[in-house]
Amino acid sequence: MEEMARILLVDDEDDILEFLGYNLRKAGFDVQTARNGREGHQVACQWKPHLVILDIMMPEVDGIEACQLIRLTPEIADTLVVFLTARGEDYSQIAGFDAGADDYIKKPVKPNVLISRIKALLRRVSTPESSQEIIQARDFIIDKERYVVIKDSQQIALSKKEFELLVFLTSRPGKVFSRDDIFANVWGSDVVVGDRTIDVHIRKLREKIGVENIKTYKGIGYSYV
Amino acid sequence: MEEMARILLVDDEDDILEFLGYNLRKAGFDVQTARNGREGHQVACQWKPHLVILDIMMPEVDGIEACQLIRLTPEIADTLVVFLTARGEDYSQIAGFDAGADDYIKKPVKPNVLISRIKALLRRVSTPESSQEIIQARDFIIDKERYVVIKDSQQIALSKKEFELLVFLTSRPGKVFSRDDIFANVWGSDVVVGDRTIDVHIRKLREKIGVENIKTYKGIGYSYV
DNA sequence: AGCAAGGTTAATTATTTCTTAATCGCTTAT
DNA sequence: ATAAGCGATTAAGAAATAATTAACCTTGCT
Repeated sequence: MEEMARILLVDDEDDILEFLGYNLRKAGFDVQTARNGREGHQVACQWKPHLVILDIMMPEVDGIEACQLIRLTPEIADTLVVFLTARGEDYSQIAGFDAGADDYIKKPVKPNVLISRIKALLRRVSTPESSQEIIQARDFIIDKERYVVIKDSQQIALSKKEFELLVFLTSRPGKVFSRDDIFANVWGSDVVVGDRTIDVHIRKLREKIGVENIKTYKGIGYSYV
Repeated sequence: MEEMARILLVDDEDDILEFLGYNLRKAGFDVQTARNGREGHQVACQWKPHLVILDIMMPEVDGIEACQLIRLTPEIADTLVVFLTARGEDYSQIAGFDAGADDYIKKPVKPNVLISRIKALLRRVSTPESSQEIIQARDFIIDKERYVVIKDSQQIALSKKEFELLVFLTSRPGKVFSRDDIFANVWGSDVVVGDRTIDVHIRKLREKIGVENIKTYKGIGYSYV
């Protein structure tokens, strides 16, 4: 299953939010919205979108400032940024690229144009490392090829299930995965095993990689911290 | 058992009507047909299909006009519309989306392609707000994905019920929810718990996110400010 | 066949969260 | 001023859920 790209749409006009949001979702993107630059930056920090669409003209914190904010926040500094510019805002092109934009699109926006530009941008970034065999988590290196995890330059041997479980949990650090999520992705939808099975694997994993790395949310699920 | 989706198929060629009709029915859809745009619109008003498949080229009223008709009729304006376009009708893509199409499919149509596209469309509509994973309240970010609330860039850990309660209250800031509303939405209609239970949860919530954010309306209910 | 490793289950214990009940305090109507 | 009504608070018990442990299956390998 391929993860769909997350796109954060930041504009102060509801019409545009709705219109573009609808079309982007229809194109298969996971869309989140915000109404000004500050909100946008906050959500971006939290949600880690692959791409942010910023209207230039916005109250409070405008698009260019928002872009600068993003570039100054290490965790999300390399997020793709696309500017939306009103007709005639010529300066925006220059200022936008100065601020670190990856593309800019003139209003009125045609959905299919927007979408193809976005896809092009995403493609450009995602191609080189599509066969991600080595994953870097906070203080691990996860080597899918060798089924090995390295922590503090120490190799940790994991069994298959333990390894897959870790890979899954680290796929989105912080996200809380329900037991169902875990079953569906680590075991497969057709397999039926008891609830305790996950507990036991979680326990073994914790034993090997350190308890503090996996957090329990009672009644909800587990997350990799 | 889930209600099967109603699909209205509009085309002037009997072959296609029969071929697609057969395949759609086999896929479990409830299918009705019409032979031109006018008929299609009439049947749509009457039968309220979930989705309409429109051939672009038709006598009398063509597909694009039919789509516009549908969009102009309030009762069925949000029906999903899929266009069928002959090979080489390139303009149809643009014109179709302008007319408010949700998807378009090129002829010759492969049944399995058509069906998977249709299912994708229907699925998207039936999951209204599942993708809204991050909620912005006045000074919070509520992250459903991580079951975490952030206030002043501080993470606040909430239990399951507390979290659900907060999500519910913030779903409409300012609105006063009665205890019944709250029970129905946070607990579920079948669960029976005492009145004090809500008080206690409200109290805990206030303790964590700040008393000032939840206001009591004696005899009426609570609201998120 | 016998062994080892990984995976699963079941039984027990531990922990957290939810609910209840008892009591207190504030507001309002008589 | 007083009682009635309603919510707040508190602590304790119940229920839900997870952690732990050990035993039990498989499977693959020698």
